[in-house]
Amino acid sequence: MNPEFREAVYQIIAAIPPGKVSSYGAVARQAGFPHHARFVGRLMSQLPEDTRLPWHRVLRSDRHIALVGTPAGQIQIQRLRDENIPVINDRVPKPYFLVPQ
DNA sequence: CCATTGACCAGCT
DNA sequence: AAGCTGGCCAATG
Repeated sequence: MNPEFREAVYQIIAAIPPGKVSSYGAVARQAGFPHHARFVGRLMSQLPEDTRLPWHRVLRSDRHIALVGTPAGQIQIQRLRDENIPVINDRVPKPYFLVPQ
């Protein structure tokens, strides 16, 4: 991937405040690379386990958490709840989104 | 080079 | 609300 894209994405995600969430598409758009939502996901899948990036605050545009039913998905739910973001049926309620979807 | 594969998305039914 | 469809586009084999 283009390093510019990668850096921009990291920057945007790092800027999502605790208690709020965003989506892959929104992150891609804000990074200046529309149509690249899938690559935001690709980058997430390649993050080291000890990354400091709040990747758990990035959801799908339909408000579902990523990777439902996988270990990473469970971790994501746990981390969201740890910062008082409710997860109901693998979803986060609309008001918690930083940017309107 | 062609086909398949995604931590995806918007529009339609 | 939930499922389908077509679009997206770099990486992978």
